Amino acid sequence: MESQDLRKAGLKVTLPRIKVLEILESAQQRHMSAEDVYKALLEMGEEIGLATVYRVLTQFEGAGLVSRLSIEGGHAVFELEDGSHHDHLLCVRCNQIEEFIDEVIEQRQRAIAAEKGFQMTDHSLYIYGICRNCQS
Amino acid sequence: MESQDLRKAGLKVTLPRIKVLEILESAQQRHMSAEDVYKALLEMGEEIGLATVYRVLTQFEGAGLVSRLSIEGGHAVFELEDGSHHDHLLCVRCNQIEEFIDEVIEQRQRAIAAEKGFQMTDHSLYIYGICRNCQS
DNA sequence: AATATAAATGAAAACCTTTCTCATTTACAC
DNA sequence: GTGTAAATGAGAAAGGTTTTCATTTATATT
Ligand SMILES: [Mn+2]
Ligand SMILES: [Mn+2]
Ligand SMILES: [Zn+2]
Ligand SMILES: [Zn+2]
Repeated sequence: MESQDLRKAGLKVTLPRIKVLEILESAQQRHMSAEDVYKALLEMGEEIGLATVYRVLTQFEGAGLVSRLSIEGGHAVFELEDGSHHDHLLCVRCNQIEEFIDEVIEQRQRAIAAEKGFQMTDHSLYIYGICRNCQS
Repeated sequence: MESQDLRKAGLKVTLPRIKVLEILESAQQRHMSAEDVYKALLEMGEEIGLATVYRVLTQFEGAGLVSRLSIEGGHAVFELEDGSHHDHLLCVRCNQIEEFIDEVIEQRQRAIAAEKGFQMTDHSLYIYGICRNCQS
């Protein structure tokens, strides 16, 4: 039940928050922009403002319910947080997004930050390319 | 001579292009936003419009003279292209940028793209953190 | 050196995603 | 049920970047 997730996250249980969570949980695409979520809500018959969608997604991010990807050039993309850190491959033709985890890379990043005297707070890695389907 | 670089890149030799190239070559900071370049031009006494700075930087990118970093949340940053690919560490406090190259990461990225059937066209890796100076 | 012409420029408007403002509505503790 | 703080919707605003369009400039040609 979404209400429980919201309460657990310290957020008041409101219709926009329930519906946005529903969308994220049931959507065919795991990675969605605020606009995507907004459109899905409209199709669902829910008249929730885009500003509210942004607000809710940002709150969800703060509460650890979703994470935000900052993709090159474009808009932000959100996905349900499942606790497992991973990075992304993006198809530049069809915008499909795939996920991967690579411990070697994770470890090298930590080593590089340490080497340079940086206290690492975050990192972002995107591999851009043409997915199998889109290779003519 | 900047004129030669421009001609070689197939660009007409104009004052804005020469001056922007001069700025990039002589600036104390290797990574500059369009706004940074614009301000440097003003200090130099050159009244070149911000729109032109953006246009010129984008053309330079197309010509392979500069590369563009798309940093999280903020504005784009440009740097002279020197042929050597590298990635970046960014201080979230002072915005200082450091560079690094890691062949292990590069190779893992290629392997992951291959594994997923992606024809890799590009990749971007940013490590965010607090630099040595900024650690209280 | 003067001319023609396509390209480049400056200023301002437009763009696009995201955030903010503020009046109104809602959730929830009492 | 009531009261109050929090959340919402609509639209304005923000901020970086791009576009538009009239004017200027670089360069090929005479
Ligand atoms: Mn993901
Ligand atoms: Mn660099
Ligand atoms: Zn594809
Ligand atoms: Zn710093």
